[in-house]
Amino acid sequence: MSTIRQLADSLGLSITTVSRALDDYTDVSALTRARVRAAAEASGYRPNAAARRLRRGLTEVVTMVLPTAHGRFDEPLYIELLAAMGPHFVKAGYDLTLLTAPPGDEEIKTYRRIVEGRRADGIIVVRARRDDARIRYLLTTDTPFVVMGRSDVVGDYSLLDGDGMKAFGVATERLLALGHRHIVHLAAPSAFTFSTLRRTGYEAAMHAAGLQPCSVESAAETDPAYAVALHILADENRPTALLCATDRMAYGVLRAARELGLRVPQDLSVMGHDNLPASGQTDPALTTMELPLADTGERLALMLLERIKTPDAKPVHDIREVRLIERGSIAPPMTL
Amino acid sequence: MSTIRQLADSLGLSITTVSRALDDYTDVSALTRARVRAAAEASGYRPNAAARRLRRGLTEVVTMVLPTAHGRFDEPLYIELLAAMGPHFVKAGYDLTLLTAPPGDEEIKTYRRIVEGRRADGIIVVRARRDDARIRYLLTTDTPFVVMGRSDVVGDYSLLDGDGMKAFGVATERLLALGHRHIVHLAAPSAFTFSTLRRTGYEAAMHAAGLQPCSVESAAETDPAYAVALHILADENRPTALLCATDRMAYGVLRAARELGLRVPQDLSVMGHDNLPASGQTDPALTTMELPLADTGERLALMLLERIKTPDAKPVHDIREVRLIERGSIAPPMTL
DNA sequence: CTAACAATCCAAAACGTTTTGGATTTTTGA
DNA sequence: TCAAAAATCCAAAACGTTTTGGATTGTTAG
Repeated sequence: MSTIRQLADSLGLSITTVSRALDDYTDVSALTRARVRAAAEASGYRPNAAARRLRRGLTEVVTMVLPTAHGRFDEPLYIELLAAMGPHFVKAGYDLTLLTAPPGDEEIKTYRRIVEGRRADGIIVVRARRDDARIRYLLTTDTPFVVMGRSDVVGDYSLLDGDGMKAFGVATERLLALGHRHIVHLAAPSAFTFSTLRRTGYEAAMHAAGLQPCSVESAAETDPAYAVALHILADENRPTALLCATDRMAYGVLRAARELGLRVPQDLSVMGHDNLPASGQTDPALTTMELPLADTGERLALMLLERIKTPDAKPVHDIREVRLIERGSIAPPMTL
Repeated sequence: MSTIRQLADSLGLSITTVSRALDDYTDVSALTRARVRAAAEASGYRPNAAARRLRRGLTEVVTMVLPTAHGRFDEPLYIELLAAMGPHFVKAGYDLTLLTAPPGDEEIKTYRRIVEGRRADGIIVVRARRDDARIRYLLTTDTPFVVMGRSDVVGDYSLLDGDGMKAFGVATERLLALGHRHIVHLAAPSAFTFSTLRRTGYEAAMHAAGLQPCSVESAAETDPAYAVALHILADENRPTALLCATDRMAYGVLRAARELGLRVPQDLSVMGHDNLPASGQTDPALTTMELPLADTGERLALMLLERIKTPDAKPVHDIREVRLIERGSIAPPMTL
């Protein structure tokens, strides 16, 4: 509740001097600075955030908008991401405000409110889409932002994403090394950028091995993947390994295999991507790939802060290595 | 970038009138109000948040601090909670700022910063602890807050929690109804309030059935629970059902059972609590209990808004029903 | 016709900072 | 010793709103 004026009065100083003492200006004597510091500490003085923001013309706020479809947001990963970003924003003196908006009109309105109302110094866009209206809008403004994931929208902006193409190449090679020859890729809808990249990685590796790639598309959820997997696995000439674009899809495959009496990994190797918390608990535990979230959050936060500090610097594209997490769901194919 | 002054000038009105027109005061004519509205809309005018907050003396911000141990926060549930609260805060004109702090000194400092710097109109405290320094501190201030979970700290504050006692009573009865007689409860450390409540519910139900309850304590994580479960299940006279305080502990039990060659649910029934995303993917899928998060988030948000609006109203204690989610991990005990 | 009242508008103060542009005192250099 | 320079301080302006306390005009009642 204390103001800088009360503090100044109690010290017999002007508010100018108190302000400058607390802000490490050189035109206040060491003695005075010490006195002010001590008094501020003792009285628990904190500058009123609204006042300083108004005067300084900045918000000390960064914003992230959760794209919540029908009020839900079933993405356990993001809480870790937020937790990892938190300390960096705190250290830099920024508050992170978290908003929610369903994709669509409402979403863009939310972004407009942030930008036009000057409610944030920077924005984090997550779950990039191929044709992303958020990115298109932000490019027309001068609000600094960073994107997690890749989009087809062209323009100068910083982004961070896992190297899905390389990861799926490596994953395919791993399966090949185990002796698999008939490997099918269960792909996510090509509307997602990540889907195309992962698929490309898989197909390139197959070609390099002189094998014919085979990608089957399905919605990126457990149930649709389950249905598609039932089909694939019921076939006479079924594959010995199924490389899934996401863990959720892999869960569907595991269920389908169980139902058809196929043993994993003896009869079928399964791999996913994301390393969801659930993937350590499936039976057998799922082999998967992971973009380490702690690092990612940290990097994303630093990228945004950098963007805010020097908006004219060249945006960076950080494509990060994805880690292969090998668990029990893959093995050499049984020789029949 | 537009200010109210520019808008006023462009209309040939005073800023007073513009401000009051936009705020539905009665002392501005309908015609003027319409003109102002239209011009504001057209120019995309948004009041500067910092200025209005300074003048009004409120922040239009509510805060939640994630208790992150060693920089991580492995609690997938909270993202859903946040997603559920979001729309209600947006509707009421509040921004939600999300901070992180490791439990301990740093945590209390963070709360002081919020309170003393007047950085939020209200606070959400999650993961209440039995002796909770955050609650003790907040009670000494006049900052409105609501607590998720229960604590031993006494005082007038609003809280929301699942009725763990009742839920574990019901769960125990369900196992009894299936025919189990030798049911062991794997309890979380008694430092957590929820642990004591769940244990009480279990023990009461056992007593009511004329059976001797048996609770074994373990850290509320997978690995410790695994170790304890190995012990319990290796015993000659092992239980036919293990009721776990949390899903994570149940995962440990499932692993231990698998390793000992015990089939679930034929040889051992297992139950957990939380309904983590992973619990639908275990084999067999875990029977568990859930505090519906969408409802909870909504309720929590409304409780806080209420608390902000009328701080003198009597605080409410909302103990919510927990839903039993029956999956494949429980069955009648095999008659040996 | 006038006093009272209603309707509509506005100038200026206030919110609590930071920053500008000196003012005053002390020290230094020649 | 005196002018210049350095050190230290401060009054006042500014940030963009909202709100207070009228001022002005038009309308109504007697």
